[in-house]
Amino acid sequence: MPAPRTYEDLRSLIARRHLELSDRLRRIAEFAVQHPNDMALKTVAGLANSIGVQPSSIIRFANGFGYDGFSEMQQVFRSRLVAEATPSYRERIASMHGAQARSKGNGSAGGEPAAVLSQFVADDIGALEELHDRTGERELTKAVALLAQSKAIHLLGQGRSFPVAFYLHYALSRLDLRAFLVDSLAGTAARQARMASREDVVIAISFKDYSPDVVTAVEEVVARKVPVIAITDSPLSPLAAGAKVCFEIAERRDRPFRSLVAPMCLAESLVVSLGHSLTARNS
Amino acid sequence: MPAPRTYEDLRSLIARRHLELSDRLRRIAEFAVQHPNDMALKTVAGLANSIGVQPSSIIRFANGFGYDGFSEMQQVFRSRLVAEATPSYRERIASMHGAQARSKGNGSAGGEPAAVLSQFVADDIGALEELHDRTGERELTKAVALLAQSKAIHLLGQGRSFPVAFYLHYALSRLDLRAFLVDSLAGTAARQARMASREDVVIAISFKDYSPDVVTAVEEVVARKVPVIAITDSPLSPLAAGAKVCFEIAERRDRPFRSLVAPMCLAESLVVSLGHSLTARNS
DNA sequence: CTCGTCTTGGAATTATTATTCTATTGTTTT
DNA sequence: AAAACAATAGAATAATAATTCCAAGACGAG
Repeated sequence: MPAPRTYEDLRSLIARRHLELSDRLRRIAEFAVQHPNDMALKTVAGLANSIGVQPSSIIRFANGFGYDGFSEMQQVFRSRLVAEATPSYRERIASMHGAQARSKGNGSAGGEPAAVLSQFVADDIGALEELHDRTGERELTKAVALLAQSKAIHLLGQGRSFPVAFYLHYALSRLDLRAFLVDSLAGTAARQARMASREDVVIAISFKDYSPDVVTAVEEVVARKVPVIAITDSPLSPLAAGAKVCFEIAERRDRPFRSLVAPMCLAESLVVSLGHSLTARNS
Repeated sequence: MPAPRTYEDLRSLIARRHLELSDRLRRIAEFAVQHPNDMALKTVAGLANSIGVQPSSIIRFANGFGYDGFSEMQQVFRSRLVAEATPSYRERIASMHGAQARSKGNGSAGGEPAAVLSQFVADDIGALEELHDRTGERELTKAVALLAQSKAIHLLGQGRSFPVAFYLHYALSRLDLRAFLVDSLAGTAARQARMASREDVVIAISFKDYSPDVVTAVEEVVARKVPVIAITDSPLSPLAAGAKVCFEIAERRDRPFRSLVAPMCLAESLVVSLGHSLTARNS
């Protein structure tokens, strides 16, 4: 009988066998299902102390469930802590297109276009979930409040990020807000950004490697105390430094290709929230 | 200066000081904010290996932020893991999926910014799933083949769809393909589209109400037998009529607000598939 | 160019932690 | 009641991991 490799499996195996376990092992079993966090992080000695058994008993427990040693079993408890929010989507999608399975190994999408699409859909769903998890209400509320009371909104984004800036400009204009798109068409971004006053707001979007134009422009407006809302990929980003609000959109480590889906979704949400906030004020 | 005791504090301290850090320490700082899970669970040697620095540098990093040693700092990262595993976190995730279910009923997002974001995330996930389900392998393969053998690619999209067109232009250019963005800056779209020849491909993106400029331009190039790939919302769309390939991105009836997430995801998939196809051909 | 300062690499050392082993205890069987 | 068996405690040992230390390298200032 092979040792369980996932937390769920281990948990149910413990549940199934805990009756036939000896006294000490049962105490460990009960503790394990009740305090999986401790099982994941504490040392053998620490656990032995908490449970009230000898360290060797814990080793025997691990051996009893098929593991080479405690450390091996602990990995299973640790995997629970870092478990991806929803492997369900990935699996569901993988099962639909068999080609998907192949691409899992090398980390990059395989050759078939349908497999590529499956991969992107799955990754983008993951990115959206991460956006949801990691974006605090505080930032959203603050950003909307800033935007609502601003005299004008300047959109700053170049290269890959430009579509987001453009979208925001388009949508904000349709809300009858004064929105300016810094497109670097006529002159540099820095020069255009000089239009922004302290009563305005600048929304800057940039991911690494950060567009130097955008970074420079942000530094300039921050120096003039113009409020900045940053949409970027890390709190270490040069945009984050002087920003009043910083939205962080984590990129998935295993994917070389960066998706615009999450930033777009955030942009849409901001626009609609702002719309609600303005409507509420006018009524 | 006391060392931060919570993950949030540590993270913001790292963000604040990362500029003044030395080369190696900054690399560690970047890794730390990007891979907090690894920081929580791996060993010094393992991290050193992942980051590409010496173990001693990691100790110095911990000392630099006021900790007695690495282990003490690691506790802070671990505290974050157990915080996320608390029931409330899982409830938040569950509530999001609940929001998706609810949205089918009333269709409009609530007032709070966080609720709006949840709504958008849920709806966009739904849109991506629908994209995945409704997009056939045939269309994808045909589109990629068309693009691969084209002499040039013209991107056509205005208003809300322009970000998608721009993105495609940006990404295709980076593949060293001849990509032309019909931006209507100098002259009408129709005039610019006249550049397209029968050996080119036009990718037209438009959703209702269909931008007249784009519709006209598409009709013109179709009449000249230029192959068109349409990304639109209905097979009845004016873009679909003469298109060689038509990607249909369904609108959710009950949702007043249109999201760009699904078209963006499709665009990204097309670009990457095309990239693969070109690489395969060159080898 | 040279000195002084700060940073880094890497082996040596110390510490912590897991694991093993054996004596002991308790329990059941005859 | 004694023998056999199973389970456990606890010290001893092996392993893994963290930390220290010093030499070498990089960078600036004078």
